[in-house]
Amino acid sequence: MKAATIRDVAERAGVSVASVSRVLNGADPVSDATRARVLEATAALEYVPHSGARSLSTSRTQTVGVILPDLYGEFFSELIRGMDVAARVHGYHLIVSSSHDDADEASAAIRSMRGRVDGLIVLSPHLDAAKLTASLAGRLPVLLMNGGARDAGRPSVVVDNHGGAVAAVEHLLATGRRRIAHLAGPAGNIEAEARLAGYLEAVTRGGLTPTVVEGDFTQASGHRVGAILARHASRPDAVFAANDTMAIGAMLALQEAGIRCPEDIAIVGFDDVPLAELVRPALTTLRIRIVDMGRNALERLVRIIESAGPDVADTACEIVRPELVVRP
Amino acid sequence: MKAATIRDVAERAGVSVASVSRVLNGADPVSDATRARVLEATAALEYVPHSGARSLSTSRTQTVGVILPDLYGEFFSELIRGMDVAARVHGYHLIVSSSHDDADEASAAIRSMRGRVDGLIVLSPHLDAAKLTASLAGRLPVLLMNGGARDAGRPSVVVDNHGGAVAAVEHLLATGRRRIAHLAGPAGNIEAEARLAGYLEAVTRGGLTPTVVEGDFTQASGHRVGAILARHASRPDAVFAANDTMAIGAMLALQEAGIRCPEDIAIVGFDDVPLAELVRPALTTLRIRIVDMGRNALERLVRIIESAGPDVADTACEIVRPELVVRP
DNA sequence: GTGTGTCATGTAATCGGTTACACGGTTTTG
DNA sequence: CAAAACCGTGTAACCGATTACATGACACAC
Repeated sequence: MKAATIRDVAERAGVSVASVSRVLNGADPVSDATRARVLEATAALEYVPHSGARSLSTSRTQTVGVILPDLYGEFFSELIRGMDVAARVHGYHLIVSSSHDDADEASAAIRSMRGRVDGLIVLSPHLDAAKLTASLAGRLPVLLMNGGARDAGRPSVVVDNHGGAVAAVEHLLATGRRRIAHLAGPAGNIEAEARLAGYLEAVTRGGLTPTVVEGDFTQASGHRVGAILARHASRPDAVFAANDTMAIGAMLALQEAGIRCPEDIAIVGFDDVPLAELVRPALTTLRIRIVDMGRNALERLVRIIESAGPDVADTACEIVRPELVVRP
Repeated sequence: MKAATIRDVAERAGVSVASVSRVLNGADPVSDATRARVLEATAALEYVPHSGARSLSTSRTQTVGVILPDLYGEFFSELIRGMDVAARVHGYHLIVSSSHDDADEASAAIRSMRGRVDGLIVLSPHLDAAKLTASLAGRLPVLLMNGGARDAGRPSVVVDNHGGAVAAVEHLLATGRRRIAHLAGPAGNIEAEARLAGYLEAVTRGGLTPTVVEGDFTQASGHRVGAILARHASRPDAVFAANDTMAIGAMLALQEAGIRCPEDIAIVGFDDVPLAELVRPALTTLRIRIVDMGRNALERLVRIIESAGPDVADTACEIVRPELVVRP
């Protein structure tokens, strides 16, 4: 038995396909008797509209794509969670595609989604605006969240990484720390670089000499660097890590080496992932309300999609300012 | 300017739509000259096939849906990562839908995906097989991963939760522990219940009295229970937690209370999430190769989809046996 | 020269929805 | 009482791909 089509439903209900469509989509007026017959037939035949056919005639897919660099760590899964909830509320589906380490892979992913989504949310901290625009061509609504998108002329949501980093360093300075090291994210990552720049600026302004060690945003790299710092000749008295995941890795390594946190070394992270408040000592960090950010991003994209047309030319760059959370 | 269609490409290349389709889909023979002209036109017009139209004529969407109970913690994000990688390799897209706490929500999610995916992977540890099958009706290929699916007559992948729990307890017994408590998962969760049953069986067989405290799989609940155990009159000398996330929460709470792990209390988790080997002391746990499991599940579903038809009636229940990893 | 086969290509039917427009019937209005 | 407005419903065109079948060109064999 093949799947039921709208014509099968119409036949069983003794009405035309137009009426079936009207009942199922709500808009136009239908008599109660017709509605009841159609609903009965729909249920009896277990009819489900063919999304391809619908998308063909409405030129809408009710789907948005999300392009992620990766899915490691809690940050991205929290973000997707926020988007997923919002998507369901607005009647959209979410297609995710992750593990795009470089710009080429991300471009390929974007191309493969064109034609099957109504809009895209792109997080690709490696992708520069030019390259991106090239792979996007066409009028597919796109919301950028890749930190370097501030002036791409497209709607975007970016975190104030620079300001957050400055706040982190200033907090450490205010609590009397004088040898503040930075556990940086990977070179080439736009967000990591903004956090580094903020660190450098604040440290220099404070009259201190910067010390930078590079990590790659993973917990393992934080752990590695923590172990090195523990044995370091002139050990720092504070570490500002470019994200929580590395901060926690470093903290664990330092504690293993017998160094006390925060007495010997204070640590500050970035993101406020759920784990941050559960480790001991609880991690001081810059809070980004990740789930909210995901939800907002999706809702904004949906607004752009549904406003259909550049009449509401939304090209603003929304800046999310992280909030310093001092723990414990 | 509206998006280019296959007719626009055909016109620009001076060929028929059939030739364009043939060039783009590879199968049939085409002359080199035609191929070159079509490719030129495709590039010039930035043509992307309309997925809805294609899916209408091929009755394929090249998409699989994944229904998840939730997205908290590392387990599910790792699983999706594995599926995502495999999906890309096989030319499929992944639609995810999470946060389905109860059976009704999950059923609704399944219904909303019917018609827009070629197959489904359902992880829903609350859903009993009967209810599930009812909402699935129709011949949509479905792969179950909900722990209780062992005899649903549908293809499934389940973890040997019972066997894993027995192995955990036996390990603790072998290292001389005698008061072994179980930090259980939420009631009603099939996987949690299987782990509990395994614990009870092994403890009883070892001649000990069971102690069970209920958590809900979150780190916070593990932390809460850990704090209680620390103050407990007859404190256990070992805890087997139903997942790593709770195990780590409990360990942190115990350590805060000055209790040493593993000297005072040994802890064993379940899942082997990435964090498990990074906490101190590193967590002894039952390893499930989560990414591999996700990849395998997706590949198996794709095989079922592409075998098109019940000629290769795959209704086997693949059992994943977790492996005890003793750390440090 | 006719028949047969191969090959590249074009024509047109088809997939399953949505919706503009037409139509007949009832109610309101002048 | 005719005209206008309105309402529920049906008919059929349309969205953009794929693909079965038809076509025409050419080569080769008899």
